[in-house]
Amino acid sequence: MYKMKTSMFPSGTYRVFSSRAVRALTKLTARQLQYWDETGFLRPSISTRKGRGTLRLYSFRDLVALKVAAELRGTLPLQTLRRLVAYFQKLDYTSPLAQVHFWVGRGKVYFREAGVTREAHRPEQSLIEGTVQIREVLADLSRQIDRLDARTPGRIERRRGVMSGKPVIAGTRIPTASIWRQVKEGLDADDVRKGYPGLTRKDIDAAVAFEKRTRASRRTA
DNA sequence: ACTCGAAATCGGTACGCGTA
DNA sequence: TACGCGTACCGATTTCGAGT
Repeated sequence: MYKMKTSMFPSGTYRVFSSRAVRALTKLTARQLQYWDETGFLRPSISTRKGRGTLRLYSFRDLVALKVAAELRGTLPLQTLRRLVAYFQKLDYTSPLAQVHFWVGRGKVYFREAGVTREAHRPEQSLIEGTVQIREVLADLSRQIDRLDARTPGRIERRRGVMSGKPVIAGTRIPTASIWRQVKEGLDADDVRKGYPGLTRKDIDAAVAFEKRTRASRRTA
């Protein structure tokens, strides 16, 4: 999972999801994501494939749409979902599955817009049984993402794309080597934490222990 | 201890074939 | 049509050895 800097959002960052993260969060398969992209059903809006080895990057809205599609896909054929998406796109919804709360009754599609329930005129033959609660999907996804993000204090990890893959405190971009350097210069754990308020005592100890271990094994090797 | 470059590895996509 | 599966391929990252 990536965070991208952008000036478009007040918070300064927004989330970008690799296909790996999307798979973890939606339970869709890699082949499904590829097929849905190929056929234009649900495409990654941040970055599409540009040859082998490049990443598909999905926005949060893409993720919500995929999650909704994955849930609907359990009971509906893809063709029906395609028709539904195409129908709402005609109404200028760029990502209907992530934007529209819709349901069907007596052959008519209803949807909610700005808090007002409206009837979609001439809803082709889209027949959706049941409803999709976008708000619940959003809450559910947020919980899952929080769980993925949750830091376990005292854990060291290497992550692709983070500090050139060097060992860092899990969930951060703080290299264990930086902690080690400061401790070697005579700072104690509390001093180090002043520089990194987010870290716990356990993080500092783990980083120091990790560096001691790797440096010792490098010497003996 | 540090730097550099080559090789190995990893995580991902592309593609073709098979199938329900 | 809507994938699953196996294999080839790609680009980024990691590892490792040699040189300084």
